[in-house]
Amino acid sequence: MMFPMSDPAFQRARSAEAKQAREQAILDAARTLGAQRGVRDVTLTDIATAVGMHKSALLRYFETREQIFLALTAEGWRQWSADLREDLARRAHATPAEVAAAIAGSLAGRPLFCDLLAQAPLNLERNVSIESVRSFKLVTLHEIELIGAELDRLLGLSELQTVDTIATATGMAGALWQMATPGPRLRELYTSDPRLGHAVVEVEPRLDRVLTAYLTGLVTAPATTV
Amino acid sequence: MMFPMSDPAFQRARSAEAKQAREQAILDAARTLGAQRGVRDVTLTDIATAVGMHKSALLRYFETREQIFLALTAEGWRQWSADLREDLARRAHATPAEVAAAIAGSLAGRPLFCDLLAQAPLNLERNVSIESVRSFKLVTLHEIELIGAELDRLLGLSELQTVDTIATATGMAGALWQMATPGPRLRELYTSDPRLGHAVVEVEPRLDRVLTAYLTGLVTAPATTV
DNA sequence: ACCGTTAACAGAACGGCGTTGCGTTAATAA
DNA sequence: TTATTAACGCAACGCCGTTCTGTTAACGGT
Repeated sequence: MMFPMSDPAFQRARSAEAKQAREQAILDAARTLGAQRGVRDVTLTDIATAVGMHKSALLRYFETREQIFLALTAEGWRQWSADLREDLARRAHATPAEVAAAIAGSLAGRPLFCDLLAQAPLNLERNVSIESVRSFKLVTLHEIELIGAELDRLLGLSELQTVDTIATATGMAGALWQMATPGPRLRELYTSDPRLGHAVVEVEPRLDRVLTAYLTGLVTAPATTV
Repeated sequence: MMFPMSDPAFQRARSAEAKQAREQAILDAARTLGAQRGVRDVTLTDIATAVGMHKSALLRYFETREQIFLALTAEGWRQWSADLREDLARRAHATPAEVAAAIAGSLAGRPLFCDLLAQAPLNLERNVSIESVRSFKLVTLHEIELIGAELDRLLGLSELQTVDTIATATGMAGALWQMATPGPRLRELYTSDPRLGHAVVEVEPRLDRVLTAYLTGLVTAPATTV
């Protein structure tokens, strides 16, 4: 147990450091639970018991349940962006297929982030203060800008094209992850009924195929000016 | 008022026709409310009062709230598919850009369907009986097959490519609609802060651009075999 | 070493959701 | 006219996220 609650010397967090540690403990618990059973099925009480506090105490650190997961989404953007940019920065040149594979692989390797990407505009951003949404949006737009610079360097994409690309990749990753992870109940249904073969979806191959064709189409048929 | 509840001769639906009419009235109310304020913000009580029944009475016609909207989603698939196929069937030949425009336009013109497309795998399919999910999935897979035939005829796509195309188009339409319709509260935020310019999203142009490049990439660079 | 202050916390309460069980009564058939 | 039956309204249930309130752990001043 690395949660500060377990340390009897810190039943209450008064110093700034202890508060920050407890905030991190809440995020850790939410991240673990969200990865295990999906963000949708993680309740405030779940997080509270995992972190060893009462659920009402969590709301002293986050204004709402959704804000906890919105914070994890911002964190996910920063980490995914850093990983992807590091990968892309290593290369002097890259084909559309290679860039597509890098994007698809980095997204598919982060299931919780994919889950959060689908939840964010639908649920998370709608039950949070305006200020939280603003700072969250600033994070994502900043990371999109940074990734876009690499896409411009490697493939010569315009700003609009880079935004389209990243929005498409993240939007599809969220949607595909939801279809690819329907819970054991539905997964059994899909595999038992032969007519439902196409209902079984895997995130990475499809995302890879689509992004490859998309980026290929962008670079071979230079866009109709923007 | 076309709702049978308003007809005092039918306070209770006993005949099969009256039951079917009441079921349609429920779907009509849910469709209207969903289009007005978004599926997410329509409650059972809302539908019940709109249709003039008690909320517990609705559950005699649909097993759960989500099943009402899942039925509307299946209806949306059938109608969208019919419209799109009729549009495509009219043409002897078509460029990728023309097909993309047809798909993007037909989806963007159905905001409720876009909303439902985002909700379906995330919320609707998860609180409904296995049998309901099966019949819903069979509807969507059938419509995908029908649209796929047109895509094959016009662009020579493989079966995998047609499934990819339709899954991408519908997945993106759902995700884009959620980002494009953040409610008046967030829309004001996006337009007031100049740094948030790219947070303002429109469904049809982006979907059109992405599908155009994607289909162009598919037909110009014949896929690496499947 | 004691004590007063303060704010972090647990617990209980609240309103709203989807859902269920039950008593009532409208619609039908005998 | 009456007996039957099932569609319905009502009330209650459990769970959710959130708010309110009293308690007491942690700290600073003496």
